[in-house]
Amino acid sequence: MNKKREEKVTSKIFDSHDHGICFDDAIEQIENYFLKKNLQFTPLRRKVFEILIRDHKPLGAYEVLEALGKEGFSSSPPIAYRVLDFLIEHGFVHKIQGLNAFIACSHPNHYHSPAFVICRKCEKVAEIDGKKSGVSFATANIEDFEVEKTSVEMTGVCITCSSGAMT
Amino acid sequence: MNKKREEKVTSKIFDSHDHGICFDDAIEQIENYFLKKNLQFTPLRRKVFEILIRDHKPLGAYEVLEALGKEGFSSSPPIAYRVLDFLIEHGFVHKIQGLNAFIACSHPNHYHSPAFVICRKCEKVAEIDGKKSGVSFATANIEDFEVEKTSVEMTGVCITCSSGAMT
DNA sequence: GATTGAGGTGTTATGTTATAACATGTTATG
DNA sequence: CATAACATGTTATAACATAACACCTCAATC
Repeated sequence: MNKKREEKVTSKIFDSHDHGICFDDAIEQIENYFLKKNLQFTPLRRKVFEILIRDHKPLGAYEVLEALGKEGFSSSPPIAYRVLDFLIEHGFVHKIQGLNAFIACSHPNHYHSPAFVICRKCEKVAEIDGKKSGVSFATANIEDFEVEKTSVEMTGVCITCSSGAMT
Repeated sequence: MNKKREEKVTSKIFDSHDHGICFDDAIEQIENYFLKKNLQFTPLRRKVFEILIRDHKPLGAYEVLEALGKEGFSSSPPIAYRVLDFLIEHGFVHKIQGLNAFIACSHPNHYHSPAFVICRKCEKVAEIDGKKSGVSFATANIEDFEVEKTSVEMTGVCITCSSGAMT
């Protein structure tokens, strides 16, 4: 299925990137958004977002919680779930249903239909734009239903894991 | 549960159907499959499948379990999860991630990429063929990943719920 | 400057979903 | 019969999530 490349544009989804820039950008974007919307970017909210984006991989609520605990915040479950829900509501975090885990959004700042590609070996997750990849077609020929939210998750093996000798 | 309805365009996914026929067909198909594959269609497996298909709506594992208990089977969690996993493996049951629930497959007997349409008001769930509705496109321009499994779920409101006065 | 109300955080307790580990039963076959 | 493979049963616990309530801050209003 792979090997050839050239033609397609955004086809390599697991490309590495400069995460330092990614991190800084993301923080800046969320700050601006909160400012614009008159929302409080409290230390707790900032910390939760940082925890998620610094690793840039999905974390379970209890992992977030543990990290919070280590950094001086309360670590009782509702704390994490509340903040995560809040960040999800505003589009800065997504929930990966198949993993019961949460991940910082890779394309904030614009409405989109995210789709997730999950490597079951290295557990890396890439977020792709559902619209660009055709996922939103799914709604095209449904007449008797109004879609409000879609969840698209693809599980498999990334090229790094499949090209190595690993099984 | 539902009233009689006349219209039937393929794009209307929540159309009612003759569930008696649907039920019998499904049982026959699963029987044939098990026979062909030399698998045991045990009373427990049959019962779990019946429980799911007779209502034709998603049930939580513990709901299945409760039904099992009422019909003389053991009702400890592993029982339900094991049988559900088994039926999922063979394509007769799907898990709806967004509901932590399980539903009998509406299109068994052929490989397919299911997509689910979930009404958040009446909780009805329709299974559509992902390939037909364009969902499989999602994989088209990914080169560095091999997709093994996809999960597509759309949540919203069905026409019955949105046309009625209900909120 | 007290009162009030909204929003945010903290705590306890509990509910819900899922699995690990091990025991027993059943069946086909050498 | 022995045994191996599969199926079911049981206990205990892990992992994920929410309800209900307490308190604190801060800004708006009286």
